[in-house]
Amino acid sequence: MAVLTAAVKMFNARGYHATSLDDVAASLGVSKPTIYHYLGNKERVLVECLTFGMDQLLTAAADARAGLGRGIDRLRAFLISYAEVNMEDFGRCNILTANETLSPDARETIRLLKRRIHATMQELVEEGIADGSIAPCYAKFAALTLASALNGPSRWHSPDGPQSPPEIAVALVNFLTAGLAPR
Amino acid sequence: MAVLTAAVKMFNARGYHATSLDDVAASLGVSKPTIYHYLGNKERVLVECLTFGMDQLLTAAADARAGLGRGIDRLRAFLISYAEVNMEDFGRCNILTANETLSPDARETIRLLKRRIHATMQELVEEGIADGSIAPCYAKFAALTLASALNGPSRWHSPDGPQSPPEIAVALVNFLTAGLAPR
DNA sequence: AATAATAGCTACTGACAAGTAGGTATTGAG
DNA sequence: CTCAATACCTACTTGTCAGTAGCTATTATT
Repeated sequence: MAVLTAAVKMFNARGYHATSLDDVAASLGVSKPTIYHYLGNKERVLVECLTFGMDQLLTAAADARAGLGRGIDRLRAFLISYAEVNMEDFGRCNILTANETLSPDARETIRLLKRRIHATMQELVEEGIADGSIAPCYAKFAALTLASALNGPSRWHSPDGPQSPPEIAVALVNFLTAGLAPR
Repeated sequence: MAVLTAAVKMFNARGYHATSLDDVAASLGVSKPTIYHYLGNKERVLVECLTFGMDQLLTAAADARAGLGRGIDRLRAFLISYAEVNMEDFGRCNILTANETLSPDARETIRLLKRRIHATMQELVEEGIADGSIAPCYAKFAALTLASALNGPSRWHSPDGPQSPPEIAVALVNFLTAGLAPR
């Protein structure tokens, strides 16, 4: 839906609260009631954007789970997709939207989706530890830390910068794989 | 100032936009004009909270720069302090406040402070690479990634959880030092 | 041609919260 | 005792949106 792509760009650029649906409507050359006609209320617009982004991550998670290779390889594939999605509009929206923005209901819906992503990441870490391709560690913290690290580019990456999203994603994942200490 | 500690808690819990100064005033048993008397406007309240948090980080940065030891040791000390500050009220506020929240002026002020923190982190990485205590890497990305990873707990850590902030900070920094790959 | 559904509009209402006007009580200095 | 500064109040005004009422075109169906 065109409304969503217009809305998500404005939410990301100016923030949800600073974006009125009048603005979104105007950028599409329609009027606000038209948006209400399709989507009912403002939060719904945001929730659609968020779930669209989460769906991209869930697809990447399913691909990684279904893939072949050692745990570290499947995890890396997922982490790279995760970072890439988070540099696109709908993925960024998930990172930039603070959860107090949402009503309790919507917050819970999104929280469950995020939990599924996190669970996949944690499982992949555990599988890697089990097959020896990942160093033993507390998988829950590891997954949380990896996700946080890969959320960063949503905030600082600019699409006109010198490095492309895939380059950045690979560089970050390499860094996280190797760690700071020399070998 | 008591206003700031009350305000920062509400900003963190409910978000800046969802917190009215009437609410903050009521929680202190005073009236809204009292806050205006001292701080002029709502954004000023937020900016004071943010700069207070940044000052804690700048102090930690100065300590780390002045410290002894190899690059990795000074960096680790800074990262641990950084993570700890970000689990406290004023530090969290810096992480939770999206920058479109601020007016262009205030945004620039805060951006410069953040840049100083980031520059210190990057310098410490470079010094570690130079003295061989840190594996060669692109220091800018490394610093960005470390900071993002250590911003995570601001979002998920709960003060009544089983692990204390220092424990979490050390665990995350250990993980980032070692990386995923086995040695 | 008549009906109904779809998609869109203009012009409102209502709530909420930022910020202000203009006052009062208390304290300290001369 | 007076003046002025400080700290605080109640009661506004004002702007901005979210959301709604109720109208009008434009298809699609029978």
